Amino acid sequence: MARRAETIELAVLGLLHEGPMHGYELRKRLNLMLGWGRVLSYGSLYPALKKMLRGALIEESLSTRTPGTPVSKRPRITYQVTEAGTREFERLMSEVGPTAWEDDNFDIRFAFFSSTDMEIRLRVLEGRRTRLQERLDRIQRELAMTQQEVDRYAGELQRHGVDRVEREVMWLSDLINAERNSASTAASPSISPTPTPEQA
Amino acid sequence: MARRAETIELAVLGLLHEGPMHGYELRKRLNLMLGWGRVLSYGSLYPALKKMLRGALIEESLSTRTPGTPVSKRPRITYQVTEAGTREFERLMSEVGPTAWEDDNFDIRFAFFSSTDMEIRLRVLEGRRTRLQERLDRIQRELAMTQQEVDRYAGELQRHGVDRVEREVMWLSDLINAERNSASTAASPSISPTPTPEQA
DNA sequence: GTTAGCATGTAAGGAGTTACATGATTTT
DNA sequence: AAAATCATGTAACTCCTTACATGCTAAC
Repeated sequence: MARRAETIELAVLGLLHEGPMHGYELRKRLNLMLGWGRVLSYGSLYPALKKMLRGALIEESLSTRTPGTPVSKRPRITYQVTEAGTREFERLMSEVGPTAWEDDNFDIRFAFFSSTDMEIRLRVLEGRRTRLQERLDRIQRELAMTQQEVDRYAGELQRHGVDRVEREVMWLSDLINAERNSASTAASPSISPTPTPEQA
Repeated sequence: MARRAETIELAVLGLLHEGPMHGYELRKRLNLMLGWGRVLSYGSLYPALKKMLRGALIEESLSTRTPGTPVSKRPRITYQVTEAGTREFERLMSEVGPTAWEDDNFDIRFAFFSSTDMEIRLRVLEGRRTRLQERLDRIQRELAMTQQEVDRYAGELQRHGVDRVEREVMWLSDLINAERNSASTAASPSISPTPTPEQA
């Protein structure tokens, strides 16, 4: 399955919110954004874009970069979100449930967290944390069941894996606390002059 | 692509080295071993086993668990490695090159490190480390190129990702040092009574 | 007795990578 | 002038997951 079409779609919609972009650029941004390892290929991106065009989530427009030379150069195709696309993006972002906290899905959603309100953010963060916690519990349980002594390297890999997940849980906890704090400080008129959710 | 058939093959061969096993058990062990997230499905495992049977890397034999009731119960199919399978396993394990240090491949190889000699181990560990370092460099470079200020959450995700990779690099460095130390202590007649590479 | 877990498969379909094909533009 | 990178695609192929199908065995 790997990335589940919907994920690319969400990412594209999110990126196009920053402004119109063409395919090549989208690919670069996407790879930088979720490119921990695998890179997104053209054979994956362009068909996805076509599909989104058919679904009217995005529109294309031809742009000639330099106004000096009018015809000869192949125009680049620039994509922009339609209104339907914006609505779809909002719908996907406010989705709370298993699909929101699966590995790849979570990352994308997180990257665009600024576009949702805190309530959703908290729910997704907590859902993700619970998910990981369950993973840890399951592994600990299964490990306890295994009588046989583990191989040195297999054991090391195991430990490292658990470590990584535990670390991610801590990261999430910090983020959850930060959200909660920002909520309480926003309620009381304290330091920050503009308590809008959009501020960097 | 996800897991690249060869990876499952290597994992199966490695596990069967511990002794004969049937499919269900293999799946469980596999999921515990590389189950950080995705689980291996039957639809993936059984076809792979069939393919390995055709390639004569493994053999199947029917086993009735309890000797009391002879016929009626469906016998479980137990797989074991053939000689050709052992050779293939050794060939795959001593492969040094890009395929050895890709994410999934690396994990499997590492889990069975006890079956190779230190020279290979070191080369794979170092290859992996270099790979990750390159990843970090590429990202840092691309990040530096990006003029525009990054979104708060996108930035946080970025940082967390870099952190994770850096941590893995440290982990690898520790392992590399450990290998080197064990090499030098094995050379001088110091503490450990049995300086064989196989000890736990 | 019935639920949960053991055990073995197959078929359909989705998803995306690789490789191919093509050409413009910029940098060296 | 060559090399690199920008830029847009398509087709074949591989791989895997999901869902289906079936039946045994142990525990509650």
